Amino acid sequence: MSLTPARKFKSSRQRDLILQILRSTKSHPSAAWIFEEARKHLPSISLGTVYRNLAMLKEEGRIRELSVGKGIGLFDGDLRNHDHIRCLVCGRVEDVPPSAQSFSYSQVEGAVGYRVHWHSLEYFGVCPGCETAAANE
Amino acid sequence: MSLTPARKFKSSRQRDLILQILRSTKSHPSAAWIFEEARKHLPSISLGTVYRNLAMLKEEGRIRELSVGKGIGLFDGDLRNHDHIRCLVCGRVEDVPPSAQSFSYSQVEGAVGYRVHWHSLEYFGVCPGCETAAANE
DNA sequence: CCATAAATTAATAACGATTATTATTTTTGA
DNA sequence: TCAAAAATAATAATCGTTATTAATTTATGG
Repeated sequence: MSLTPARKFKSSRQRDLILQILRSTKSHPSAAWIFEEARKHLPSISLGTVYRNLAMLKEEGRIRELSVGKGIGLFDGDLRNHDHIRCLVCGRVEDVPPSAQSFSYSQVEGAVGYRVHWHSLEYFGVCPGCETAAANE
Repeated sequence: MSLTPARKFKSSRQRDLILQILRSTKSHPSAAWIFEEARKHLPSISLGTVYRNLAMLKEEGRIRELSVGKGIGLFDGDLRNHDHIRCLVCGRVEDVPPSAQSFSYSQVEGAVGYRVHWHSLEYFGVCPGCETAAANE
């Protein structure tokens, strides 16, 4: 998954906390949200530290960053194979069970000449709450 | 594809030019690149105008914005169904013929309760050029 | 256990992409 | 042709993220 050889990081209280926060939510939080959560336990933590540690955790493969949409970065502590869906109205992101179909990387490799490492499948739609809200307008 | 009723836009030389530029390239350019191209024909055009018109064209469904990665916005004048692959080394984005498999929206709708409008499938890998460069290190 | 070197931190400045503002110009249609 | 509405260029402002730096924390080897 990583293209560069693994670096070894010195552990820190801050990084442990960030990982714990990410693992304890089913949501897909932004750096800002994680920062707010982290301050509750470590009031002196700074936002830059959150960003830096998220990048490190990602590099280690202990978390993932969503590739949904082009907006702000969202992170995911769940490493199990799954897809995502984003609500076009409120922006909420939720997990989708992985599609049953197998993606033929070799077929794509044949078509475009790239070596394929992974893929990302995302759905866009309207969540139940926003659907209801739209109906009651 | 759009959730709000269609707005009617007043036409403009600038918007026509931007659409023409997007349709005449197979690449997936950024607003900044389109801006540079546009100045060649309309030296007084401003970057804000490019951004605004890209948003309008997108709203009209005449262009698409890629959902690949979280970085800068990339646009696509090709409305035909296709997927994308991004090079993890150089960032280049290329078209991939659409996967043969049919995605079961109703299955996803059943699983998460959303109404699904569309999906996006992206591959990540290493392009031939970067693969060769890595081999010669 | 202590000393040293190296990595990490908090604070904050800087950055880059995008959006908002506003006075002026262009387009539309009666 | 004329007035109203929308689009433009120029530029300021915003926002998410990254870079800088002096101080602190962590790893380790004696």
